[in-house]
Amino acid sequence: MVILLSLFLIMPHQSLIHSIEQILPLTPGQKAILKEAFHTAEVKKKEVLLKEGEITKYSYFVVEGLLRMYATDDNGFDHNIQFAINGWWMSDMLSLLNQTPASFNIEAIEDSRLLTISQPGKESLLQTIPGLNIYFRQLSENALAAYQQRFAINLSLTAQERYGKLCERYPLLIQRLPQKHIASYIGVTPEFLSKMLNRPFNSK
Amino acid sequence: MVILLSLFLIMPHQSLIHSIEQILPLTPGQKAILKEAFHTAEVKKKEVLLKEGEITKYSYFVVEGLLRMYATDDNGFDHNIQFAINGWWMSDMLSLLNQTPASFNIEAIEDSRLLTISQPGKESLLQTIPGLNIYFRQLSENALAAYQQRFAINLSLTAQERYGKLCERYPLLIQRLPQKHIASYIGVTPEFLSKMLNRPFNSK
DNA sequence: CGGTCTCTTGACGGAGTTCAAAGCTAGTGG
DNA sequence: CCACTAGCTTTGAACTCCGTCAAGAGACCG
Repeated sequence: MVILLSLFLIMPHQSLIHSIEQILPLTPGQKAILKEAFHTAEVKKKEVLLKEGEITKYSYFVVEGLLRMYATDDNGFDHNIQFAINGWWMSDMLSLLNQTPASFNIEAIEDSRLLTISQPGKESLLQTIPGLNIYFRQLSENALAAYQQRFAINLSLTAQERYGKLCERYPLLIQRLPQKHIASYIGVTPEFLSKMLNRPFNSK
Repeated sequence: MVILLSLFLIMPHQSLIHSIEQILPLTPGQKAILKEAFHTAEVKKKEVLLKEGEITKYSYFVVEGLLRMYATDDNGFDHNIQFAINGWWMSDMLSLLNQTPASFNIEAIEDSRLLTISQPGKESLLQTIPGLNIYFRQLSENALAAYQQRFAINLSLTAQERYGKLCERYPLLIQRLPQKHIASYIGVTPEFLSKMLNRPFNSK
């Protein structure tokens, strides 16, 4: 794992190729095409990749680091929709697919190393390597499964239980997130999360 | 539209083929394969298609009617995750993909006419007609976009505003749903939704 | 009709919010 | 390496949205 990670630092595309090869084999020629289709990007902490209202140009694949996507409400408060760490994809799907103004912002929580591809770039890539439809299909299906589960959790459970589930499912992620971002993700205020975690007889 | 619907009543597969052909053309041979791969099913109101704990066998495509998928909490209360009307797909994705026990129930709200396909059936269909990967990829991507939007709504807005958004987006669906199912979908109790809708100076 | 399911209405309670202030931590520049 | 600032976390008190429980009124079947 450590060897793999250090390899990605030198050749970031390896991270993506590794992710794809979990699902379908790639020929050397296809790998070369992939390396051309994706551009690398390095972003600093707090750097903004997408602003609400812009048309989404790129899909982002996280090689290393941590991103968040969030909506801003009428009172100026953030609501985290999703996080993305190593090996995860991130995009405002509605804006990307329909080329409409984004309803979300995407921001780096840590210094991050990314691969980016434009929507036209992705479409022509899918024509060149049709097998990638399988990869992206499975990617979306898995994401869909996760969203369904998260909806069930958000509708059924209390804030305390939602926090517990999040710790269970993504223990490593929790450690890297400031508390206020966890609060926003599970749908409570930072103040309430703080009280919740510090209250006596806290079962979790 | 009326002509199309009555056609589907006689030949339910046409509904699915119509849905697929929005995205990619099909040869007569491929249409024949599709007709064999999917089985028709008719279910009565209140009939249960999937019970929590079972391994999901089928994906469902709604030709006509109305389904709901819901989770049941520890206190025995339902929480609607999703509805599906004509032309929509429905499945517990996690259970389907991993062949693990379902966390959701699927039930018909109205008498419905469905097409069903098993997971192995779907996989072999995708091998026979690889172009269908494009259809299912786009299907999942669109569903993902909708889930992201819904999460933003649920995290940012009050019950009143969530109800408003739902009416805006799916006005036809609202009319066919009992109020208690709308309440469960937007994450409030039926009692509260009733009070909300009947309170004076109600802007919506 | 008669029973079951759905919607309504009210009083009360509690989970989570708001606002404000103070302590703490971490990054930043001199 | 220390001082300063800005942002994060904590804590408290008042408040609100929404849930719970309970009882009654419709509405929809058989």
